[in-house]
Amino acid sequence: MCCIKRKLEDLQAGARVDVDERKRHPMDFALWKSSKPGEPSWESPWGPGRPGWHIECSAMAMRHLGETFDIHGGGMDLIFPHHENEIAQSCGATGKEFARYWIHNGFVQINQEKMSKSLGNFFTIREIFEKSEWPEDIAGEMLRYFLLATQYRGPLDFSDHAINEAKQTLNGFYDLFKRLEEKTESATADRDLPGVMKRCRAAFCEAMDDDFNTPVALAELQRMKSDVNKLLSLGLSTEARKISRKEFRSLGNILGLFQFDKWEFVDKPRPGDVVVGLTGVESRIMVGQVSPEIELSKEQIEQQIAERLDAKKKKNFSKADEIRQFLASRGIVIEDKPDGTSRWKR
RNA sequence: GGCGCCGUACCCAAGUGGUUAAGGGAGCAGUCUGCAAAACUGCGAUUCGGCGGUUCGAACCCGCCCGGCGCCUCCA
Repeated sequence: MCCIKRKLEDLQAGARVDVDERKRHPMDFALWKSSKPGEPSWESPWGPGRPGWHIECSAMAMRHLGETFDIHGGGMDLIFPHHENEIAQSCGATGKEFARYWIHNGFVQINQEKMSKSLGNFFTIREIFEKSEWPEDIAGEMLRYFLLATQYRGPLDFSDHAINEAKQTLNGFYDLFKRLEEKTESATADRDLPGVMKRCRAAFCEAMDDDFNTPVALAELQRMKSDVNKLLSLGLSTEARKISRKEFRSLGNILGLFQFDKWEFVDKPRPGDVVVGLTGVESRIMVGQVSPEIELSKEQIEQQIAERLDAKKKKNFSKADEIRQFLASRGIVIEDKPDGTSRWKR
């Protein structure tokens, strides 16, 4: 009982499962798990059975990573007994150090309770994608952002509300990325861009080097978003815009973010109108929620926008507003650009 | 009974001994706009679950307490 701060006599044998009478000591752990009728098994000197779960992990790690490897992760509920036992049997077998670093994450919680297979209160990523009204790649990025917004050691409460907040924040980035792809003639703030990017990269790396402090790393990306927005309003050349978009893509790639050219909601329309929340905890109210039968195609949207621009040119603002309202009712938001044209999003 | 994690603004969340307690979301006000949207600017915790203590100084260290979560050797 050396790896964690627990005394043998303080442990309650049989707290969770009955003590097997075949054990020499009640605190012994199972290297070989005897099989119940119908379970897969192999013959062994100890009877039919299979390797215990600790052995599975040691064997897999050694097969693929070697006798000693750098980082072993896992939920903090596995510190004892699982990781303790992995260390005991692995070091016992090889006489060498097993894992150099252990990274234990806090729980994903649902309703303030650990999300776990045995409690049955879990969803797979696939289920999340299936229930989300957003296309899979967007839902994936939302989920990723949500997970990264908390330091890995702490607990994390899964809720539709939290996922939607992540979407809102990401919107700010993708709104900027969209603007960075537009052509321009001004370049007045170009010379300030390298400094902004350099500062962000340094701060981002510093945060990540500090035990993967992803919330701080994200905050730095947000600072860069804000800074670039300011430079953009002063004037950035097309080239400078490309460079800055590339920097967002490069830093974001470390976290699996910002890899899409833009939020693309039209190519893969999803049935909206789903009011069943994923968690059952909160009702789901989302921006751009539309039922499939009134969902517009990209062509229809662009047609409407052309008509609205035409109305605007003729100073027929009531018609223009009518069209904007119509699109809004279909979950489409219009943004007018300074040059008189419009961009849109869901 | 033992061991561990968490409790910071309306919500999410950094900070863990010393400048004005990061950042995001929501909200409010202003600039811009035909009006919007986006963006930008400003506002928002004299205070960090509670009470004591240590210290020149504590959200951060120590003690006790309250609340939530987890682990204690065949769930994987």
